Amino acid sequence: MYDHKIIEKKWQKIWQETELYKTSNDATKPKYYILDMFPYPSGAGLHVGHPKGYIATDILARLKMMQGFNVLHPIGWDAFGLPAENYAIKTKTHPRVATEKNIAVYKEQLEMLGFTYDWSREIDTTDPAYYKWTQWAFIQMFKKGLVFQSSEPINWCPSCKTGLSNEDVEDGACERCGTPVEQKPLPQWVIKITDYAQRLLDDLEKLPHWEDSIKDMQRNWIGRSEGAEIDFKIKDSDVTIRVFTTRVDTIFGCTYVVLAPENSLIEELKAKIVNLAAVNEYCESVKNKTTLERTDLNKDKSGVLLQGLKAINPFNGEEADIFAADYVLNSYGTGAVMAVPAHDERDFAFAEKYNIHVKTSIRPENDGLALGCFTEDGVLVNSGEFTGLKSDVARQNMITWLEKNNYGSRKINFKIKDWVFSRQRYWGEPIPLIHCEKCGVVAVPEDQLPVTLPDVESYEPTGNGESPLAGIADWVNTTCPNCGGAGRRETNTMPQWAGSSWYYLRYIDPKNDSALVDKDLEKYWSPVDFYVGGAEHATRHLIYARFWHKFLFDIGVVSHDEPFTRLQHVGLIMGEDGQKMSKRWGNVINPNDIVEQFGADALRIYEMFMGPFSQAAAWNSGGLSGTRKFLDRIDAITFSDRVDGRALNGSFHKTIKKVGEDIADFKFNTAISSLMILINEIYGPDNKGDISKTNYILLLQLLAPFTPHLVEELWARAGEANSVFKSTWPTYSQELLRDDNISLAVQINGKLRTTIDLPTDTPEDVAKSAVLANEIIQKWLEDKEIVKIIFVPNKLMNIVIK
RNA sequence: GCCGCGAUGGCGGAAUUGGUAGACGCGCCGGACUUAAAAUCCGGUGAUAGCGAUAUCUUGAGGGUUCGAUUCCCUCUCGCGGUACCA
Repeated sequence: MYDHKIIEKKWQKIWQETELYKTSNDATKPKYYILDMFPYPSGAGLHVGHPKGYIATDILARLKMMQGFNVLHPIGWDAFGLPAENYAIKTKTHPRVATEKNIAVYKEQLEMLGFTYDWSREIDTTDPAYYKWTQWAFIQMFKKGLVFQSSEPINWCPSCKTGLSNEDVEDGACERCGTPVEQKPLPQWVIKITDYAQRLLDDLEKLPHWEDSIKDMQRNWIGRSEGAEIDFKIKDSDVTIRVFTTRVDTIFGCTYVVLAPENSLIEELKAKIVNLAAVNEYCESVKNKTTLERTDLNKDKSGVLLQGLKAINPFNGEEADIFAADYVLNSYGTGAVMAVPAHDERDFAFAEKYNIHVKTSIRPENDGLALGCFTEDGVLVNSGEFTGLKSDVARQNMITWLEKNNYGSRKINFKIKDWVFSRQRYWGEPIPLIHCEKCGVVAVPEDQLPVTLPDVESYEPTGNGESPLAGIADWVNTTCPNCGGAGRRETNTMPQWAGSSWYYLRYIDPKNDSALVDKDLEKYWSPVDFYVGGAEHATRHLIYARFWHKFLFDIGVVSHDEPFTRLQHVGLIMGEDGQKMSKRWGNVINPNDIVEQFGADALRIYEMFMGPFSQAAAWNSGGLSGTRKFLDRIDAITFSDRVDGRALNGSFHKTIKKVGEDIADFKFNTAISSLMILINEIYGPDNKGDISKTNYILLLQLLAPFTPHLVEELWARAGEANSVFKSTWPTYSQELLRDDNISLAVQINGKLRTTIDLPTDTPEDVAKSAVLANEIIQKWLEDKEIVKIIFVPNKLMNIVIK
């Protein structure tokens, strides 16, 4: 039993003193940039699940260092956000104070695990020297016309008292606190991420080393759909209703048209609406529903007929009723749809309730008319000149017809919405804009950045749509940089995602005060080679960061249009009870306790051995004692001037190959398993725990990425002067990978009957006579006819008999 | 509903991508050491039958392709993640 407490502290101190992990910008070496998603330092500290990804990247970083790469493996803090602010409200302390305290705790916990972080590159999104460049990037977007002001209704969390982006809403509720969101009209700043929707979608193709599941999530979130916009004229009026549909081919089955209750056309048409009072009442009632109530699929569809109005189908001139109904969303497409109950389930349900005519215009391709609602592609019927065409052909022809007759055009829509970028909260980056009565909205000049967050008396959100900053007169009132007249600062702050959208660039050049990142350094280090983090960021952080990066690429700040070459997601570590670790369940395990009892190396090995890296796994203290036993067995191995046998040398070289490949593939569980097999062999009857010095050195190198503290100690005891991480990762010899003998599996009709030991590469005819001479096989062949024999060299022989 | 992933011993999981299923670890059983226990070491451990060699069955269920399927194809069940009146 080695004393992990002494060894681990000792080596952490030496690493720090010798600056072993300080990353130089030495461009003569090939670079390798390994990135962890940086943590939000919360008051609770780290639990045992948090470091899983950091351990993995640390192992990879150590391997790459030993393989001669210049490795960048930095860490920092994503420290703006609600928890620190809510804590500030409760305790009347500045969020800065709480944040600094939390960072100190996190830092200590991370250092305890012996990571290769270069702390001289540490960043903090709440540091004015950092958010100066978050603001700078925002201003560039503003100047390029990517930022606009809107007062459209947005998602509003009544508990956090702030507006939210679409990405911040989960199941109709605030992602942070779970309160159902409301729709509230609010002046706000919005970034036109939709301008980049097509590129964000297309460029996923350039990312072969991203997991497919995450790319698919992004595709769904971006939600591209191809269709057409079509104008329905309103009878006896100049007004037209423009609808969006992906199914023009069904338009001869359109029997009514629906407007979203918020659609401004209703206001425009009110003079002609006979039952205006009822319509107004319906639209008001919808406004008061939460998103959750509105989007509940199980609820009955509701709506109201706009009496006195008829829409005219441009294809056949038929008149259709017009409804306002909340199953149509104002925020997608044109906020109006043509309803085809025969071929759309939602329209069908609505038509049934309101007794609307169902008119079939599509039949299944190989069948007669379908009953009820048929939503697939088929062949057009009752469709005038288009009757008989298949759906896909019809769509093309009908769009051409629309364009020729000026009734509409081809149109592509995206589900992704523009990024609502203002928050009515305190603890975020101030939006660097100034409102001037004469000049309108003016960007703060770049030489005046950062616009620092002022101290306030009360952090409490006002709830009236204004940020707490609005109350600080001497901060708000300023001069217009354009005309020198009176100006007012924008008082909203940026969302938590702002600072994390580009932080990986800052690690490259963390202290630069004159640029976001130095061009040459960016060229050397970018893009990130390997990015590891939670899958929950697939559609938030990773979309925002890709967008932000593409923008920086467009304005020449970065040299690649995608930031992350390879992405790997971490599987959660659950509590011993299988539940997510949480104070609520009382199943949280603190890494400090584990490090105290078993050591950081044991924790590192255990978390990597638990199972496949990207898969969730439950904590198990039994497994932990097993990995510690493994370390003690390593510690007890001795070396002498003996000469190891060919078998053991072969095992070593197989393990060199396996461990190197598995780390690169993030298959740590099998890498560790192969190391355990090697250790078992070292303790086997041939070696009894004593090996040659050459192999002992090899063994330590193979283990070094996983258990750096113990290995450094053994390495020094073996007489090596420099750190093991200054040594070169071993290469394997093809010659030694080859076994002298193999065991040939012998099957009868595909079933294993025996195995025969043969020299490697025994030719088929020799193997055949050996197999046929075998007693067991002869028994099986008695009175049987051999139909054929299949031979796989060095693997198996299958005899097919009748 | 749609998209994606998964299901292998008592448990976590492995299987070179169609070639000896169950590596490695945990747990359990037996033994050694010990006055005793812990630790450590040695042996065993998918199920059924048999003293045994061995045989039969076995990778969520059912079918198919193949000399051979955990792996490929079809149908289904369950679980996890994402997303959703997106027209």
